Amino acid sequence: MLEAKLAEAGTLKKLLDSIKELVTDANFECNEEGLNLQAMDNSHVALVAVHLEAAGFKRYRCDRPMPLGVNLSSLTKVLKCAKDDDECTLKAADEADVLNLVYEAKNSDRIAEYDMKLMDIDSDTLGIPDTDYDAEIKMPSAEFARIVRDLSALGESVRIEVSKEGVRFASEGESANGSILLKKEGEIPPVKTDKERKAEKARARGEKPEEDEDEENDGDDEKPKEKKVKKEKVKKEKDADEDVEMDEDEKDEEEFKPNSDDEGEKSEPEEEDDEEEESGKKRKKKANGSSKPAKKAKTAKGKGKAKKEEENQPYFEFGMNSHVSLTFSLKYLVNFSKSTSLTNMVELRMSNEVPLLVDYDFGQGFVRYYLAPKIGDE
Amino acid sequence: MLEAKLAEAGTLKKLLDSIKELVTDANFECNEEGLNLQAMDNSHVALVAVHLEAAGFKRYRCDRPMPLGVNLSSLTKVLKCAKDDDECTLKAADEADVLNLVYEAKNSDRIAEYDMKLMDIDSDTLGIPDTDYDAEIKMPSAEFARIVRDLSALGESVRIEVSKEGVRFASEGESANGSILLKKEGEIPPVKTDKERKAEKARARGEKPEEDEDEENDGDDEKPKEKKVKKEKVKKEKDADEDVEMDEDEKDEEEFKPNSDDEGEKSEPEEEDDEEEESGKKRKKKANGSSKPAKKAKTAKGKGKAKKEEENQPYFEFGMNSHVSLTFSLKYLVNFSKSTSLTNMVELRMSNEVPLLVDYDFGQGFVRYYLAPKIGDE
DNA sequence: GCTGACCGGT
DNA sequence: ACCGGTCAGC
Repeated sequence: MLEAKLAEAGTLKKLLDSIKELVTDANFECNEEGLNLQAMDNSHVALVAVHLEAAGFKRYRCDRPMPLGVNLSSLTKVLKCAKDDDECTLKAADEADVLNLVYEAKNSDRIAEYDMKLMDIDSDTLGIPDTDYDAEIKMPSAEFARIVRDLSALGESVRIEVSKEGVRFASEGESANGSILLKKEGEIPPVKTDKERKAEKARARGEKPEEDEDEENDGDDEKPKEKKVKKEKVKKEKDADEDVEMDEDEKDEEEFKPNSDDEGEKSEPEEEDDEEEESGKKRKKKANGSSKPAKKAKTAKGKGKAKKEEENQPYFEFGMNSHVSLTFSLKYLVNFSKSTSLTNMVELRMSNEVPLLVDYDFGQGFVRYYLAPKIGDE
Repeated sequence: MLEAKLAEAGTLKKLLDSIKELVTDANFECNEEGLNLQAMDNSHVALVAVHLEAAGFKRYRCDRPMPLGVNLSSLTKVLKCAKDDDECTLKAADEADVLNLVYEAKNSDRIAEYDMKLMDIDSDTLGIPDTDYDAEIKMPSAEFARIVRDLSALGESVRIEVSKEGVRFASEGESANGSILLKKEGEIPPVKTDKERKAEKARARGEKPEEDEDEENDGDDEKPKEKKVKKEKVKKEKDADEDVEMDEDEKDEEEFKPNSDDEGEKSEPEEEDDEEEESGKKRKKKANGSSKPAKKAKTAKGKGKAKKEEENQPYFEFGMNSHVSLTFSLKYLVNFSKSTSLTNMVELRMSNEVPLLVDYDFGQGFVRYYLAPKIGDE
């Protein structure tokens, strides 16, 4: 059975609001690490992956993995009955066909309880491989929303180009063309390694970065990535690393491949997904450990953290291993940007010919969108 | 070529919002003095005239006059991509078929650039003569907007009547009639002369009225208008005055005549344009003199300036030379009042049988609407 | 049938 | 104040 108590129902409300237009029905996969939802959008063009980590709940218990087939508009309706600051407890018995939601107003005797019918949904749970990207942009989510909204008034598509000058969003329309350049002062560093990403997250979460230094010691600034930095790193790790868990994450990753070179990075998943997405079991520890320094560091990172400062202070941060230029449907990006209310930062990760990852990482989990680039002049 | 940098894109956005419903395509005529747009509304009933003076730009350069044929809804779209406080630079090459707009966020590395297609538009640039009116009402723009909106709920037309009791807006509808009276305390002075208008503008702009007196001396108020009040005052001044600049504004006034007695007022324009638009050289000083007491007083004005105080403090101000009563379509007036966001004051100028002038004068230019009165019971 | 304007709700 | 939905006009 599942019993998960969220401190603020508002979190769930915002989450549902941001994806309900894209997906109408989906399974919430519950396991000891948290809740996960993965689904193609209704027109099967984009993929949405949501994760709420167990640690983000005030109380979390899930005896064994179970899927909860939810109609998102029903859930949205039921959630509207909660105030944003109500505590919200989700409960489902093992073979239940209903999800029980209890809202407890803070400092009050009001308790509302709802039972929402569940449904059976074929979940072709697509594996989403952890891939390395050639470019990444971390920026204020409101800024991203603004850019795609502006450009969507002009045309259907946007070309996102990461080059030495910075990041350019360009769109062509019948009556006007638009181009927005986010200039990067100074050199654009290579993209961060998964490890670095983890460390930052841990820091953002308030964990002690005991080993900041050691990263560097390890020669974290390393040698740089020729191309896809990450991969390289991957390889290395792979060699020296424990490949043990690679299978865990790998199993179903064939469906939606953000990147064609996933074979190599199996080992990585541990870091990235560890914490938030799937297995998380053992991985977790290491992941947290922003500390596992040496090995990871060597490949490519070197920069990110410096500007990391406040997770709450919007800022820009770019990483680039090679020039990237991709074209996407603005309609989807505009839709993705509904997640802006979840967190004030968004991260875009891209490699040529590979689906774009738009990542909204909020404290207790994330919403990630994958969107394949347009090819040619479609 | 044209290159004009506006400190706040918001100014242009508001301007476009206020006229785009009335006019869909129009030429922005650029010359060294600024940008001008003149167009009949789509149903050819009203005339809109917009002016943005060169001095209102942070930087302004226009090598030689050129028309920019703009589709206003395209421009509106493109402007929506600017934040109100972005700096906005308009650029067009000499024979360009695109207008380039660059938005620079203050304090940021974000630069957005748009190219909007231009079109060829037959511009029958109508001359708008500077005319004298028998009545003028300066009032808070929000008040005007409220009045026409309220009355438009009752009927199609409004009769605007300026008499000794003040200004009355009256409308008759099927189920109700409405009448709003703006009472004038004390005598209603004659309308202001152009010169006085100029002076006020200069003052509002913060120019020093060093020469209050001297105005009177030079008889700067020129000779103008024989007819309406202005004339009166005019006459007096006329004698003593220089007629030098009279020609400047007159040139093309045949097309749309708000007033039939334009012949006489040639000299006035100077003041108006002097300071902000064109020459500004000498006129300026005299204009400023809010103090020019003696002479002016005699003819007709004598009042206006007193309440002039803050350009930002809404107030009422009436001027009347003779009783005026005109009927207008409320639909248009409601539409005109979209310009309320540009400035908190609006000025109505009227003479019997002549198109009403609704003038929204904001710091960096103006939007003026001309609407012919309804005749008989149409 | 499509685009634009107006009104109401969040 | 902004966005979405509905209604009217072209």
